[in-house]
Amino acid sequence: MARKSATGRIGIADVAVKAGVSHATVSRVMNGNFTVDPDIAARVRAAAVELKYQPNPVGRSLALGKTDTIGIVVPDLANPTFQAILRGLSRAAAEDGYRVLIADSFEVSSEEAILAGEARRRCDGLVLCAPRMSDAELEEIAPSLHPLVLINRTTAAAGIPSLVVDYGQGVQDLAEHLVGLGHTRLAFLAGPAGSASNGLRLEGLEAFKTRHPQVAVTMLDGGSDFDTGHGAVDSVLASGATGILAFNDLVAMGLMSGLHERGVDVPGDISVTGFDDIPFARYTTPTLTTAAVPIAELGGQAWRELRALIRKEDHDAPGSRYQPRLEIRASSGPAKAPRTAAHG
Amino acid sequence: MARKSATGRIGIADVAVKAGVSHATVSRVMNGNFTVDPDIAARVRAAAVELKYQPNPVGRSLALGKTDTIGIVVPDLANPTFQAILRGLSRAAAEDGYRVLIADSFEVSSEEAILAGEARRRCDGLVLCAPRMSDAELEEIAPSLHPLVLINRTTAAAGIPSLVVDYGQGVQDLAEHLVGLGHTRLAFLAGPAGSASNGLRLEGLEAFKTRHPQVAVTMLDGGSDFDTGHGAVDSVLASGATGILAFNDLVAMGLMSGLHERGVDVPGDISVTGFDDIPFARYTTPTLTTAAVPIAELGGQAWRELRALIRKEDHDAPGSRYQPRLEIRASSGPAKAPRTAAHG
DNA sequence: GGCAAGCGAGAAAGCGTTTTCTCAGTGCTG
DNA sequence: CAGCACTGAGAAAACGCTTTCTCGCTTGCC
Repeated sequence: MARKSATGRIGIADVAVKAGVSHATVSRVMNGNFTVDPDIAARVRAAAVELKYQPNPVGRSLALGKTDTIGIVVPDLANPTFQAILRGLSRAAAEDGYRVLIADSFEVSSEEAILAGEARRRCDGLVLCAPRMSDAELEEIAPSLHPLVLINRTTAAAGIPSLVVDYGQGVQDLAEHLVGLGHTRLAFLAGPAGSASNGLRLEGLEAFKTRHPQVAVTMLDGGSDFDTGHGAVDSVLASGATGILAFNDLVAMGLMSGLHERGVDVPGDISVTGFDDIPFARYTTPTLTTAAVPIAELGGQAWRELRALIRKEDHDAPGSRYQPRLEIRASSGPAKAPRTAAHG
Repeated sequence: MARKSATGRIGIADVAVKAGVSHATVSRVMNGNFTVDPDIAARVRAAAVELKYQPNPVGRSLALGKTDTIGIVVPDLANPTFQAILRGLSRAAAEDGYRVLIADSFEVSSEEAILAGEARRRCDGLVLCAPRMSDAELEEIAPSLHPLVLINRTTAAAGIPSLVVDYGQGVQDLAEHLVGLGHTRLAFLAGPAGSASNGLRLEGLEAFKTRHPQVAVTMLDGGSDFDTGHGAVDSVLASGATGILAFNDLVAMGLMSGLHERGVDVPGDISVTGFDDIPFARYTTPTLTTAAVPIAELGGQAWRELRALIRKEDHDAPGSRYQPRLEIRASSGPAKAPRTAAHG
């Protein structure tokens, strides 16, 4: 009786029949339109409650041209950074009644554009974290993705806010910190080649090198996870550096773990710094010196930018630049006297 | 010209006009229906490419009665366990062309039912992690959420697969491990009161206590995060226990950090165990003895169960029970001789 | 008392697809 | 050569909702 629609679910028509009115009236009541007679409205509401009617969001989306959903594309859901962005975004969006659809590209950059397009079409807007996508491709697809907010990327395409963390500044701050502790041989354990944020770090290090020509900075290949750091122990030791700038906290933790296994003391023999200040960074042994990025806040800001775009507030798509804050903990310490001196 | 629909986006109608056919034919071509003349099909495809036509998923969903999207409700997106489930689920679902909509209840259990309902209506199925929801409420709403898969909960409602980790067994294994090392005074740093998985652990401990009446097991109030563990140092020390079973790895890490600050040696003075084997557990100092839960696999299995339900394969909604695997690392060691003995 | 204004609710037209139904046209067969 | 089966494409209905349009009824004023 109640279930007459083809899908087997209660529809607006069922409520209309039960209340003895047209579906138009039911719709009006459900949407708080006050041009409905209070008696009828009450009858409709009673019928809706009795039938446990819940409007079908798909029909609603089609009629309204909006889904109350936003999408986010991340390269790796296992990465704490993206988890935190997702969390901040989800929380902020939820407060405004929006839901979040996730698309994990699993580091397959060729998938990113397709995923982004698909996600965008299902949603009212998109947050894109695509560190590996080429600038050209990004610029090409960006307009079709509008409303769009970029994380840690910028593009020449117009009207696209970018939220970028100033990794260049952060890595310089960390390097200065190490130099201030007397280190003269540094090594940078790089992130994935082609990653935008790795590029920013490299630029920062170039600036640092011109400012401190006397400091040797070795570049080591790396990645973005534990295992990268753990596997880099040999090359780190071979470099002879006493201060190691790891790509991020994960790499730093992996490295510290590896150094610990080799009996290398941190920070006695070698100082290690991370990047991001993930929650775990303050619980490692020794606690990790790092550059703190207000990452959950970044997720929240991404939502606010996106919301402005969705609401078509003229807002000039300013975007924001986040300055990392140096977080000095126990993994960095004074440089050890050079080995030769210790020898004698 | 191309953009004539009200939304400003290219629709099937635009392609139809461009190709000089009806929308029905365009739809047929786009869906690979072979009853279309190859010449016309080619013309349609050319038009679609030229206009960059992409079908509107909302219209498609309405017509097909499916969204190719599933939802997941989690109590706390900041918890590595749920992150891992989400990741496993997302990856498995993506392989079958499904997307994941997330709903974070932020530990507000009164929201869980509403969130679950909303998410469900937008999706083809739902994975529900709602450890705090009452059995009664769960049983009441479960039928309306079908297809539904439960994580770490069971319900009397029919046809609902449950994926549960055997926390009771896991905690017993850990306790046995500590007893085997000579510990006779244990303490359990409990999780959130009312949490289903905490209940399972408590049941396991009861079983353990009846089997080992000579072992003292102190119950301490707790929570599920770092700060809980860190803040529990006093009560842990006051308990006089030498073997601490933390609710999960996060709590264990917080506790170890707090003990370290107090100069208490782990495992020399006190042994600490966690639960879950989150990726960080093998990088703490000392590395953490824990019970490993194949959590990402659980996400994948959740998808397979849900898929079977969506496809209406008769599958008897078996669900699965996951046995944690004891992961002995460095945070647990032989019990110290009683303090009195050391005194003399 | 008759007419205009106003209000409230039903009818119907979308929203963008898919899919069934229908029918024109072609090519066989008898 | 006529009729029939069959193929292939357009017309139209359906999915479930919102919203405009329209119209009947009531009310108020002259």
